[in-house]
Amino acid sequence: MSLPHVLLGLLTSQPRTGYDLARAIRDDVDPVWKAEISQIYPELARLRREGLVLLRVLGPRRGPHRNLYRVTAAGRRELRRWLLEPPPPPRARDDGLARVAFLDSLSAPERRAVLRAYERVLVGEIARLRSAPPPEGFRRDARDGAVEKLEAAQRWAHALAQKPSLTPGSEASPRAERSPAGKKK
Amino acid sequence: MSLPHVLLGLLTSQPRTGYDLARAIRDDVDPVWKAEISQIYPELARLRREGLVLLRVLGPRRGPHRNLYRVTAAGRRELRRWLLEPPPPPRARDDGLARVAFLDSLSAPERRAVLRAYERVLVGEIARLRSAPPPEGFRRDARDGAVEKLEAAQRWAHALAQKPSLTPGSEASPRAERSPAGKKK
DNA sequence: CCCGGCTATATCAACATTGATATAGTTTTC
DNA sequence: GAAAACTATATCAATGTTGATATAGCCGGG
Repeated sequence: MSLPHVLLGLLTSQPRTGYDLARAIRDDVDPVWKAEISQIYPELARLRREGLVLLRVLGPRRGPHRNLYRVTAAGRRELRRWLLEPPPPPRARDDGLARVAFLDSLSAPERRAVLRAYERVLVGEIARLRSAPPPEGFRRDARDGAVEKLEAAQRWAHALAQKPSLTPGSEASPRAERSPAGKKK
Repeated sequence: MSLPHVLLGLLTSQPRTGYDLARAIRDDVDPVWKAEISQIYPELARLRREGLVLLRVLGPRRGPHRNLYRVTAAGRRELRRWLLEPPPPPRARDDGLARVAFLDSLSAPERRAVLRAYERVLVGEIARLRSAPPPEGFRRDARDGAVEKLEAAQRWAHALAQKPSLTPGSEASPRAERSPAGKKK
């Protein structure tokens, strides 16, 4: 998981409160990583225990008290270490794509409906990311990368929906699968 | 989460044991969804409690006893319901892409190194998926969709690494960010 | 002046996911 | 024939993640 490093990264450009961090993630980093505010507070406490961030409590000037966090030198070092470390492969977790794997059980028109629904969701997501004010610097590049992935999926879904096997009339033939429950080999 | 439906989907084509399901996920569904065996056993128990799968215990013919699961009619209905339901947008969780969002803190050559590392991971993952025996039917299509996404990311990373801003000598200028900790509005 | 919405912190339960460990018979390999 | 790898079930602790809830002051509009 990358949450601690995302927080360190955001705090590197400027000190922020937990609430600010939540907003920054929602507005700028959301396409590549997201987190609920309820995950952020305990994570900040942990980073503090490990000496990667410092906390300064601002007196109740406006509203309730505010906890302003800033990165320490150790925090910067840790961020750097993480950046230069080879990333794990992106985790495959796509509900729409997962549905495609089981289209066998549906009729041809239903299959097309599923693909169209997936495509629609992707189009919506792409529009959402594009319409939001673009982040600055590399955050913007990261967002663009995420959009590229979504667009690739969208084009792919669109193309698959046109394939003859999805056209009414062509039911899939029973599949010959390998390694069933009672295997001989 | 889609794990229960992935299990129902796999059981729809044929009855399987928990172990078989783990293997089928690893071999066939892995690019779109994955799960550890330790997550599968309790999930099967839950599906059984809900009447979506049936369990038949096979006597210790060979090795220890084996629990063979099969879908019920209710299970098939539930799978169908899930398939036709519009999917949530794919969750953005890509460690490599997340790193890109924080390249500001690095020098130009280091930035290129990060992008190249990301690209390398993607190339490896694509090769892994391609070299494995392709699944049958729509599982194969799903895998291809996943590959498309990876390839898009790879092309994007490759292109970004060539951009002039990544070329030695051009440091990013300080960014003007919106909504810092102490905001005026 | 009250209401709704925003800033702000914090905790909780629930669920999802991973990785380690235990057990034990079978099959394959050297 | 012993060791290694595979089949098979199961549980556990730890961690990651989500969604709900509580508190409370501030700000703007009606």
